[in-house]
Formats: sequence, structure tokens, C-alpha cells
Amino acid sequence: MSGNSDFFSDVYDVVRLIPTGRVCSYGAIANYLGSKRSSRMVGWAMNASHKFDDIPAHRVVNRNGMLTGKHHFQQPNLMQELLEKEGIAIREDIVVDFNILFWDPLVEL
DNA sequence: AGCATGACGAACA
DNA sequence: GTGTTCGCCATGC
Repeated sequence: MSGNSDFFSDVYDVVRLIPTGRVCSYGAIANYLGSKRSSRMVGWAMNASHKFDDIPAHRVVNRNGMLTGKHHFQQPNLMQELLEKEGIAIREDIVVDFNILFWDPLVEL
């Protein structure tokens, strides 16, 4: 990997475009990039996003709105705090009104 | 080369 | 509506 693979860069690019107070899913990003079946690779890309400080990874959850990646943050509760700070309510590690706050790059972009 | 794992998702029972 | 299984694709052992 010479610096960044195009796939990773594309993932970060999309994540950066997620508006404040909105959330997106791994599958939606993968679908937007043309690889609907590569949602796991999106998660893998996010795992490497810790090296960058401009990736709002907390706005990416799974298709159920669950904060599956919370344990990968500096602090397990950081993800929830960041979301609540943006006005997003979290209950039992799940985004309340996920269907309303969901931001689909296929539609919005 | 084969097997296990993972920040997922869809299909199936 | 809940629990289980399979498919994807890259990484690590």
C-alpha cells in the first residue's frame, strides 16, 4: 500500500461529507462506491482512519443504527458522546430515529 | 495454500 | 420479530 489505496481514500472522502448531526452506514458507503458487498472493507478502512484527525468516524454506524465501532475509539464512550454532542440521541448503543437521521450518499450526492 | 477473524449485510428458519 | 447462517473481501497466522 503506497500511502492510500483509492478505495480507502474514497471511503474517507464520503465520510468527510456526512453532515453534522447526520449518520451513515457502512453498506451505504460501500454501495455508493460501487461495491455493495464490501461493507466489511468500509469498516476496515474506518479502522485505519484513526491515523487521520478529520474523519468523523462516529457518524458511521451499521444498518441498524448500532454503534458497533464504539470500542475502536480512544474511549469506548467517545463515539456516543460525539454523536450526542451533535444532537443525536443514543439509546442502548443505538441511534434513536436512525431512519430520519440517516444520510444516504446515493441520494444526497 | 488453508483456516480464522472482522467497525457488515442480507437471506433464511 | 428474533436467532442463525452464509457471502464478501482483505489481513494475519
